Amino acid sequence: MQTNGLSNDLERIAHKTMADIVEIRLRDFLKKKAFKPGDALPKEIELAESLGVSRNVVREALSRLRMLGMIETKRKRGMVLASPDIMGSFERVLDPMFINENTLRDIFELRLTLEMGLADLLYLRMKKEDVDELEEIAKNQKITAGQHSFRIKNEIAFHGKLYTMTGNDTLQRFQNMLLPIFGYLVSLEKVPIIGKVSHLDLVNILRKGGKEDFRQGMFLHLEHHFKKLK
Amino acid sequence: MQTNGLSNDLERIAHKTMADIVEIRLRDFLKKKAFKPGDALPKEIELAESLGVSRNVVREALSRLRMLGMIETKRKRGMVLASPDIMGSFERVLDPMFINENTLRDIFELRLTLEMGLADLLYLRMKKEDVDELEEIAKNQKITAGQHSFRIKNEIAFHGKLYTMTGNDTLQRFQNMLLPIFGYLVSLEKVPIIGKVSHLDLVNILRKGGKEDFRQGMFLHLEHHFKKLK
DNA sequence: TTTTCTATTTTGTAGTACATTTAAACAAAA
DNA sequence: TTTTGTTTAAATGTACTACAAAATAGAAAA
Repeated sequence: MQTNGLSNDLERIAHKTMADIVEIRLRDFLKKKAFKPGDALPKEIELAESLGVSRNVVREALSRLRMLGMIETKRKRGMVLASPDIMGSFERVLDPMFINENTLRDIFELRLTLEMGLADLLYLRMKKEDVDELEEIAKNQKITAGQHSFRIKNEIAFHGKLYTMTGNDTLQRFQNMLLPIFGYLVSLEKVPIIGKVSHLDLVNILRKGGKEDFRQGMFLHLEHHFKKLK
Repeated sequence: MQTNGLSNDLERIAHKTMADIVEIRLRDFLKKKAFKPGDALPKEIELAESLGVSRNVVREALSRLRMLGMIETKRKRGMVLASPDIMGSFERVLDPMFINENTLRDIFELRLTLEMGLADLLYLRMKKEDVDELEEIAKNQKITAGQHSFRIKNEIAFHGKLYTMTGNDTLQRFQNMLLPIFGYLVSLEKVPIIGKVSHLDLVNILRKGGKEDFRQGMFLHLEHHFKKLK
């Protein structure tokens, strides 16, 4: 059906269900009315009547918004607008299982990009204790260089700690989300590749070097990944 | 209720509705059975019976997965697993209106981090035409330096083009999502601040300089933003 | 005034019924 | 044989009713 040359140009007509429409309408409604977190929303029946649909449909739409954390509902009290958990919605779909190959690659690059950009926040906010802790993690790796699964865990611990040190909660959660993907891709490597700059080297740079040194070091650390990109 | 000292330690008991549970169960089900995109799923009634809940509940859960693009449903044929549109789910919640102040700041930093990390992908993939086009955008700015709203548009065009040039679709869409937030924060600036390195300077660096130069230039371009961070 | 109980209200769940769409099977025509 | 048109059946989409469960607000009691 999609493979005949003719219909290539014709875009598939998107059939929207009532739930889809109601979802959009509700979103607009929340925006237009400039609801603030904590504000009470009309109850389900009222919404259903206003929109001229069944309560069923309204509930499906509300269920979506609830999943995204945009609203919270309590029996009797009704619904209130909430601050959605940005990352939460992301985490739901971010599973290597569900993501196609291209996007997987894209996300991997996104991660590399982030790591290369970490320096500024790091040098702004890192504390001595953090670096000490980071060093512990790095040393830990040397000892247990044997097992493969442990190597990945340690890899994750080290880079995760870096994100934590930025003091940016969202960034940290973002990285956390990308972990399964990272882990998945690393697990595809048959032979573990060690960069020219090790974790311990990076720690030393953080102690004694400047931002530029760190960027350079991080690049060398990740170089074998970058080399695979086309 | 939350403010009395006693209950501080007690974590709020998360009341899960059936729809929440079914959503999780379905997710696990999809994973466990290792469904591939295109595979057919059991029909609603069967799911309802298997899980021992009403079709209503199942539909709420399915509605969520459908919104995220994890499944697609066709009448008669049933449901099939699909590749979720990662960014799509993000876009839904990413509206400055709904996001709290802290997260807003976090995301802004996330963006800065990305921009600082762009260099590697840029130097790997940029083409001469891209740089030419970028130059046009940069020049455009000089001419129309007057209007405020135009300045923002141009700013967005320039940085947007940079992301496009990375050849990473996901990254580009990600940036696109962050635009409203970026715009919102920039609009808070009373006096437009010009960095030490202009857009045109960056273009020149792309033409003649190396990655390090670009990073340095980008930092100076964004410096006034970095200076505001704590 | 503070606590406890009660009544009411709203969400959560279940179940039935029917409309709508469309894949699939079949029949007819070229 | 291939294409085109028609029918049928099956699954989703929507509506409606009914009731359970929870939690607030208000009444009653201490």
